[in-house]
Amino acid sequence: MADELPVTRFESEIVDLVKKHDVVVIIGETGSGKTTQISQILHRAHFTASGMIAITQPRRVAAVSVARRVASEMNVRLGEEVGYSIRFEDRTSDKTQIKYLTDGCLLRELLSDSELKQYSVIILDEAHERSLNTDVLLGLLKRLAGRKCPDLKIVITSATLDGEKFSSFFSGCPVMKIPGKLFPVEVLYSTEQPINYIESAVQTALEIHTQEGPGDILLFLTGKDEIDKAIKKLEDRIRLLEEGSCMDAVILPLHASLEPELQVRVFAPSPTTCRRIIVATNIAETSLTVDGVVFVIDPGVVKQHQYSPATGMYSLVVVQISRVQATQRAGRAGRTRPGKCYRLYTETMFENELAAVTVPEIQRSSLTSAVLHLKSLDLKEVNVLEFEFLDPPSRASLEDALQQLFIIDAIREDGSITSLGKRMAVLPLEPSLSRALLAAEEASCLNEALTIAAMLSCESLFVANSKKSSSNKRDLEFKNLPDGKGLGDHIQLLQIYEEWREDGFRAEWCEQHGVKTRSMMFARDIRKQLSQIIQWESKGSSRYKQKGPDLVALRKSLCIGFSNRLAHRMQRHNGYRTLGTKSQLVQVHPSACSMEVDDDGLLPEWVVYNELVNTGRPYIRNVCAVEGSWCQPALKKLSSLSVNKLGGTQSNSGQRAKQEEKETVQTEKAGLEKPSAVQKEVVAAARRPLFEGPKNIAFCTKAGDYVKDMVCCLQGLQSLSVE
DNA sequence: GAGCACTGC
Repeated sequence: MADELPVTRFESEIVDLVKKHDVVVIIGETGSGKTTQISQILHRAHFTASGMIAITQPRRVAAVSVARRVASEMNVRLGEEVGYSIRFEDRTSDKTQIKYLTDGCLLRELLSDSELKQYSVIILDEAHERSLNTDVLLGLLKRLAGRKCPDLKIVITSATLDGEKFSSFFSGCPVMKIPGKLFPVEVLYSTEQPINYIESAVQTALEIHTQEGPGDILLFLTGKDEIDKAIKKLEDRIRLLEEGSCMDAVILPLHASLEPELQVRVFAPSPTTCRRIIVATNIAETSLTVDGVVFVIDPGVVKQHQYSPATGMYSLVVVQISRVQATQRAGRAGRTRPGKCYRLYTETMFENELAAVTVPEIQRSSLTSAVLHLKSLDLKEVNVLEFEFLDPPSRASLEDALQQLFIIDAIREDGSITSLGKRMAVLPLEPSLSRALLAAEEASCLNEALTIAAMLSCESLFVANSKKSSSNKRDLEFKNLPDGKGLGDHIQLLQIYEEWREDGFRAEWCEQHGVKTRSMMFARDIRKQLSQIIQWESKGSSRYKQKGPDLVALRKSLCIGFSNRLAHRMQRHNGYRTLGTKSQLVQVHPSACSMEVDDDGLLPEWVVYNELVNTGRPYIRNVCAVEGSWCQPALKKLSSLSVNKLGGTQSNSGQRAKQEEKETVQTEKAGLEKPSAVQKEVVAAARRPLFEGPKNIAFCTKAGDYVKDMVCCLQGLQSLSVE
């Protein structure tokens, strides 16, 4: 079977190239067999004599399934000659020669073995996906290649024709191209830009269903909401079709937040008697492959997470896909036989308006973790601001990361890493959370803080209610859950975990309480891993309280991680350009001080709320973001004050923003150039004299876009007034 | 009444 793969025809060429060069780029289209074969080819050429071959994958499932396949092709037991290593699971042994691992795992290994001495070859697979981890690895491997580690060979594999870019990054290394095994896909463009792409997509699906021959349909949308909406439309209209006029249809949703049992339905063999219409998010673009798809409908949009170093916040925005993504989507129609791809945009738009490639993740993310990682590697002669990235992030983004790290005591003013920073880098957590753990260790409440950190690391704890009518039922379920004693979300998370633990970690407990079993199990694994790491690091000297948790100490510890970040924001908004010390912050902002050192150990959101209640006006100056359950009362209180014209009630403005987003989704870009209706109102309100003294407002997150809008606007105002 | 793409340590 392996002989049929295109890559095997190039065996001797690949071996020659890798022997002659330190770095080789291999471009292999889908179906070329590069992921399973290149490791075996290099193994046969005895590269494993001097060390293991590592192949990185962006995803866990891929690392596991590919390792399994290679082991069976080589007729060895998994975990012996061929193994894999992912978080929570290391299936390698002394015998292992070929090791598949996630890119994040290899990055972790670099922390303890900075020259990767145990490997002879590193293969960075799927480099075109440009995950944050892959990009950091690319930069680090460039430093290792050649001079520093003369025996280490590096192979970069990618699916797009972006070989020249990789090659010039690695000082002109050779590029080899291997053909793929995709069937031709006919691409059809819209003649005009649809006003509503969901409606247009549903129409197209119906036309295919009633007019085309057999073959499943894959429709890309941006999120769960849209998917549910489209499915309802499709179901309604297919029901209206005349009985027997066409084949039956099964409509299936596919997105990451779907219960695994429902996700599996998409991978069951396609029934011959009816057509499947799969309505999916981007998950079907790379992560999951659905067999049997012959028709792809591509509205050309995707929901993207992007970080703004100016506001220090992430937003989810709907953006146009790139031409690379469009090609990838089309390719999904040609895996089993020739297919068709319907693009719901014009050819002119494809040529002229779509970006050639997707903005790499490294330019859309907070770099705090990545920079801390680089700092902890102790690379001499390296200034992070000048670190060589394939696509360098903006200077603002790097400076933001450095400032955040300084604020949480991870680096000094000269940029060197502190001993605290070194310990934080080893923890697989967002640095501010690592900082909170170390503070908790100091305050003898590590046990509880570990639980909170683990609970914060798993997404969507609560079971989603599918129907609106069940919301009452959901409320009942929530009544059985701890409420955090009015001390905030973090304490509530701790209490939930504690109750589950006391109950013996049972799945039934989760089901009874409306909590996702999978998330709780995940939290348990993370907690175990964190506690192992932090105790190795502190050489087993961590202290535990024998009695119940000291909640005040615990919340204070969390503040050291989180509220410093808050103070940092305020500092920046007050126009401090240089890195300040904490005593300066105290002068800038009394609340920043009280948040950090207050004996009550109050959480920031509580501080905000308290100030509102006690003083009747926000004492907090300038913009800041507050996380937690107190944001709702705080927001209400604030809107009952003089700020009540801030775009009406929260839900109204939210709806308005949504509506506007719908209308302008194809063209509107995020940012300040085109303020939304909400933004305009906020700007107007902020211009009205509210309080004496500097014009300033404190705000709370968890109210989503609304607050982001405000922060963006006030940012804009601030810079105006500076001029 | 939040949460809302996808990964990963």
